[in-house]
Amino acid sequence: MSSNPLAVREHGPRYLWIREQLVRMILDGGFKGGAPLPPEGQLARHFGVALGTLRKAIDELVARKIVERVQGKGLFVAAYDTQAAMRLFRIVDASGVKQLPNFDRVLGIRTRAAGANERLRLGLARDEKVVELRRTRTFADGAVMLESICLPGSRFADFKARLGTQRPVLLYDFYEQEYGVRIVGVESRLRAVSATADDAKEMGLRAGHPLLEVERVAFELDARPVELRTTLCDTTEGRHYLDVPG
Amino acid sequence: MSSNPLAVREHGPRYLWIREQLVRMILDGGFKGGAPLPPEGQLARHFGVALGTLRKAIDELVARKIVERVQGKGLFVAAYDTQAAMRLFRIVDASGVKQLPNFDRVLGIRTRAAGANERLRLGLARDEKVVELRRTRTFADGAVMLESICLPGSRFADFKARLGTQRPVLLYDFYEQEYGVRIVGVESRLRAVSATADDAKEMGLRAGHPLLEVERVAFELDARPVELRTTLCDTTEGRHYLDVPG
DNA sequence: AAGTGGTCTAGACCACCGT
DNA sequence: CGGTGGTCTAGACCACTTT
Repeated sequence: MSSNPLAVREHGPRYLWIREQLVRMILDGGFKGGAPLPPEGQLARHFGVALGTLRKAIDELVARKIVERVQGKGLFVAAYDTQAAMRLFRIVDASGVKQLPNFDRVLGIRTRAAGANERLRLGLARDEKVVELRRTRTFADGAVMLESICLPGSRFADFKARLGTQRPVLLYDFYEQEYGVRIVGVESRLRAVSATADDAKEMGLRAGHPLLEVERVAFELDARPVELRTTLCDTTEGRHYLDVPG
Repeated sequence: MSSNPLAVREHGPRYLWIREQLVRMILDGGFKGGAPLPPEGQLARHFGVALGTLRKAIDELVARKIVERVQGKGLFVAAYDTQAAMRLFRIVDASGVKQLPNFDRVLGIRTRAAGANERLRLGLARDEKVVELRRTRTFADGAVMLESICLPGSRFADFKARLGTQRPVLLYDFYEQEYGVRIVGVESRLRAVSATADDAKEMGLRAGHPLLEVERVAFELDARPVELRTTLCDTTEGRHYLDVPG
């Protein structure tokens, strides 16, 4: 159905056009993470192109981790399993092993006016508010991270109530389940800072202790920024941030 | 010539086999950065495969930034132009612009026994020595970075004399010209540390100032580590390390 | 056995670059 | 103009998964 093989379309390679159609299909078609997509042959007929062309479009979505191929089974919308989280979370312990820290304690959830940096990074309008969640996370060895998470208030209504008593390790799962927000990419800025008295108290360190500050912006499929997360982490015991450029 | 289309070869897709042949061709064939490769049609005939298969092999090398395609002109071995350097160098100034800091001053070049970390990261034998270059680099705004660069002595003979009075901003160019060593990938570990008295003096800061320490290992085409570089950078004036996962 | 993705072929035509 | 890479086709056969 629909199809319409050689419609008006012009400008640009067909596989790029198909790639965008597929993104919209996933976004608007109610495909959740892990959901199966139609088989390649069917998609090729639907778009009226050869299999090779359709595959080239899929290849790019696979490279972007938006779609997964499983031989003999089919195509699937990529899910936020632990593996994906591992790809975004880059702090590694002394033995070189990535280990997701627990969601330890909520320090506060509040809605407030956005600061200049939050407006910039999240692309907010002048008067838009943000929801801020402050929490601690702990590693297996007991080390504590301090995290502040800012979300655009307009898209995360009723955040405190919906989070309730949940303490999800992967907030991105929560965003998807509760708000239909799929994170597909991040961009991080790293700095070294000194622990303030408050930081130090919360993390069990002395004031002035050097901390790695990771400011991470998370993006949706359509490249809109949806989360600004600032993490403070002690990196003096072998723990470090690992960067392996693609 | 040679060719030998359907030789013993088995196990594994052909395009992977061809990809490895191409890597060896570049490594052993004396192709310098920027050198043109034979056209796709010729390579396809040489390996005895269809154009599409050859292109799939090339696609992977292009993705790894080992080969470049230029429409209408041909294939080229990727060069270390400033753009490639920008991809590896990830420190961004306050305005968000990447700017390569100058090679400011040599603090010392010496050959010495390798420490435990150097042996680990560079995969050195027990008794192998390293050449260490210590230098400062300065940004346009005057900020200073402190850098220690360790190389396996066995592969960088006569380093001090060959460097002479050169002050290349891109050491990787120097490695390629003088030693035929092509860097194609890096892996960085980041920590926050406190400036020692010596660091502080060299960088014009007070002791205890928080510094971002970037420990970067550079790899050759065949994945051998060839350089361990430790950089200390002041990140309190808006300067930061930018990480955009592929 | 039927259905899926993975590899491979042997062409075609287009867009771009140099002479 | 001829040569190059870029796109696209319409098939073929293989490897894997499920029924």
